[in-house]
Amino acid sequence: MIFPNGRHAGPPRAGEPTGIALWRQVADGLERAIAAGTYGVGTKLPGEKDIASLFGVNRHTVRRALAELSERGLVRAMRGSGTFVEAQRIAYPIRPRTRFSEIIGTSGREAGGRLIAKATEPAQAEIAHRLAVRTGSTVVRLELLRQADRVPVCVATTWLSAARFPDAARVYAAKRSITSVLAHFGVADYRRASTRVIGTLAEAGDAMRLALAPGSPILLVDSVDVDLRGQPLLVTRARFAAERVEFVVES
Amino acid sequence: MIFPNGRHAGPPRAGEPTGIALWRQVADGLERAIAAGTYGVGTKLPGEKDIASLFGVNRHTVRRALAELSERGLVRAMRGSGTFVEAQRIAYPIRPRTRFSEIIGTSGREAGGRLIAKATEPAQAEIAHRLAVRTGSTVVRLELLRQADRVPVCVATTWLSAARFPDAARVYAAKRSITSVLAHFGVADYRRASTRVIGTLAEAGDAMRLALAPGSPILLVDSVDVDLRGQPLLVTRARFAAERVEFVVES
DNA sequence: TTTTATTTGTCCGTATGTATC
DNA sequence: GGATACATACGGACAAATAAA
Repeated sequence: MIFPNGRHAGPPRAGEPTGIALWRQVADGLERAIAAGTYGVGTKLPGEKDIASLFGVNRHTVRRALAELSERGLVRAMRGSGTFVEAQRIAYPIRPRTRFSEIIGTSGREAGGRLIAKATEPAQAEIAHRLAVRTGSTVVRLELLRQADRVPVCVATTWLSAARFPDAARVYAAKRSITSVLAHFGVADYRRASTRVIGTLAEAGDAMRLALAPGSPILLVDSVDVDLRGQPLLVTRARFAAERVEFVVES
Repeated sequence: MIFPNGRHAGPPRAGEPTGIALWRQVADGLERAIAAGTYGVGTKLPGEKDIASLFGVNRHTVRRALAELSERGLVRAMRGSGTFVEAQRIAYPIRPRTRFSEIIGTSGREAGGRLIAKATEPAQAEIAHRLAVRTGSTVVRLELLRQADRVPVCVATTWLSAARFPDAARVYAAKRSITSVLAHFGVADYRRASTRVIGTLAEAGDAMRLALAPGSPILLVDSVDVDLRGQPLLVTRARFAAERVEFVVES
């Protein structure tokens, strides 16, 4: 049956038959609109039926398009509430020179950090092994909350040898940068030796500090930084809010 | 006050005062037992009160130890049921030579794969850009379910240029390996150019295919593989079951 | 289907040693 | 020294989920 406007109920138009699936065209259109700033971060997209009439397609087509964008993390649909534009993830390159402040800074954001705990303790077997010190020897543990533009990005637990870096906690409190702490103890440069990434769900404490809903996914990153002779300096276990970062490895 | 057994309510013993927290000693003990195979993968640990009497400590101390192991992913506690030993994550190195079958094989597992969908379609803008072809030009899309020891590890969507690799789907169905498909078209070798990892929650379809509970975290990996001259060959979007892999980057 | 026992999760409390200000 | 906060350790009680009878 032909409708008054000349269209029939069957397959769609969307301008011309380009050979590209309609829902893809809708998804691309929405993506461009988001990229162009028509819909800002955190704002609500128009309702599905509004988008449908905007593009002249069926609501199911819009749903398929939104599902695509949702899977790619661009938007998040909340039942009964609407579909919202997600914040863009911070691109976090993993390479020999991996410094939180530098990475956040080059992404055009302001890096921040807060020391939420510090301790001097005997090294547990696994930490000691990765730090290349004897099990039970004294290490300094720093618990940091790191932020980009005041938004918490990760909670990181860092261990250093207390013999090589005595008072590291106090120095960090003053300098507010791991790199500065190492420099203070005469380490001019260092590099990332290994990085291990696993995905899991946030613990209650981390979720709270990262301002995440319970059950939110996190990226748990275990890393070892070494000096230029290959001697381990730092062992870190960081919990990143998964929705706020993307790790990038270039070969 | 001193109890009949000579202990008082205050600080602990656990053999001797080693200076290491009791709960840590319990955690280490359990970890060693798991590593030694006393408790195999998937089996249930003794109940908390049993472990407590085994180590001669309070149940709360055991709970603190189990929380540590749980946070590290070694065990998973299920209320009303017990605490179970988790399967070790497959170490998945990300480097220039990144081949699924090779990685699974060297981990001592048997790699498997199943083609769950194939299509020939015009390239979407983003895919085209990464594949260095014109938007709208024809590409082959392969949807693969990849397994290690019959356990699903990831669902991967791979795009190839249809001009360069015509009939890629049919060839894959016969060879059952991406590397073989490329070899069939004269590509002797290729390497991983870039890898992007984000963490999110599984979509319903992926969760089902990966045999994951709804709401399980996944690692979404976007990658580009290029030939030795740097020409893009494959663009892949893979969804890994987060609980089954750990990505490793060595510098 | 209902009941019962088991097991983990979450509170309450008490007490002690240590680090910090 | 004193005051305070915190981590550790223990004891008990009950809730909630699960599994078996």
